[in-house]
Amino acid sequence: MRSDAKKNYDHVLAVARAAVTEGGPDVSMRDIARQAGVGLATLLRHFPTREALFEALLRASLDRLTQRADELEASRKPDEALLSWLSEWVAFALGHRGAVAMMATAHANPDSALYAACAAVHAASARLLLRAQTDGVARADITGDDLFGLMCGLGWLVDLPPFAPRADHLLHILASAILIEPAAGSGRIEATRP
Amino acid sequence: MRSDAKKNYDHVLAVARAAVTEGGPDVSMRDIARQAGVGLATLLRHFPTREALFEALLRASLDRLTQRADELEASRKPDEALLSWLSEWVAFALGHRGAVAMMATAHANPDSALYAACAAVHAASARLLLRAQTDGVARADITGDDLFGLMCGLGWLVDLPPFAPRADHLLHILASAILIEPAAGSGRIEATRP
DNA sequence: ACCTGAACACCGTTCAAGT
DNA sequence: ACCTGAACACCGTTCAAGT
Repeated sequence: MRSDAKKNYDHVLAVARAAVTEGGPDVSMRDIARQAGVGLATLLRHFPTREALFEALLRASLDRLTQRADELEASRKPDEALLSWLSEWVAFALGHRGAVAMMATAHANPDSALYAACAAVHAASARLLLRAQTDGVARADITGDDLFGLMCGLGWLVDLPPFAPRADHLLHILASAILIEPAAGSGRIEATRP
Repeated sequence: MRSDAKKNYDHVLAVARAAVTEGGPDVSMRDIARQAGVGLATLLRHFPTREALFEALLRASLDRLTQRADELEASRKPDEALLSWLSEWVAFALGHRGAVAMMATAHANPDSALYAACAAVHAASARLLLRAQTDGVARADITGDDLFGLMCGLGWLVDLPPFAPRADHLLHILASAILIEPAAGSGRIEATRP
């Protein structure tokens, strides 16, 4: 990319971020182009779809998020790590309106610009889940897909203003479905032997 | 309403149902009007918004759904009733693409045509939840709003094709967060006495 | 009463033409 | 290489004019 184009790109992206923050995830591409003082066709050449634009807007946050999964895995007990991971996810959802809904639809579509990011979040979730399951502190009958789905459902929900205040509580309710309460079998009794 | 207008209304509604089933919840109102052989302005006079159209399309199903809550309350044990209610809700979500998402946004907006329907589902949910809580088989720290929210999150999720096949399993995972497992305290031991 | 065509202000897509 | 205006086919809203 030429340096003047790069500068243009950065400017457009900054304006887009402000426009999305201000007007919500459905601001028209035309509006963004207008606010950036650039032709609509130019905006669409940089970001052919809304998803491509969001991918660029979310990249840094998503990188930080998935990196956080590594840190949690290295520094925390399996159950604590998984719980904190869910908490980080909810914080991400609350901080980026519309992002979760977009990711939920993108995760099954390899052509989406957000596909790779979804796969990374999915993989991180599955890894933390498997670790907790191996340790016996998470339900064994939940798959990585299930967890990713539940995370999307929760993230989408708390994205709705009426439910945002209950985000933390709803997160703990969901966590209680995934994590096995220590009270139930802390003595490591084999559950169902015939 | 004049009888010819009534006939027109019914015809438009039938065509709209087919169009939504065929083309998804975002079919253009123009398309529906075209398929019904009626002016766009006429369609919009009957249904000023997409929500008004959906309210008419969903009314029978929603009535059946909330009525089902009464039946469950009368015929089943509190925990079974609540679990079955969640199951009915998921079936509703799977049967009416886009409905849950619309209801989730409508439930906090008294001006929405779907507001009353949302309130009815919310009330039914809260009633079944309270009954289960009183009986000690549901977590006490969940509110009716929480339950309605979780139901919306789950309903929205299973509306996405990749997650639909796991609907029943996801439902049971969520239920395990709400219902108290009999194994944990079937002997009615007071949980935390200092 | 009930319906409608048409004008309106929008949207994202596409491409030939400019620098 | 990079940008752009303009044409295009769409959308929902609105209203004066028809039966």
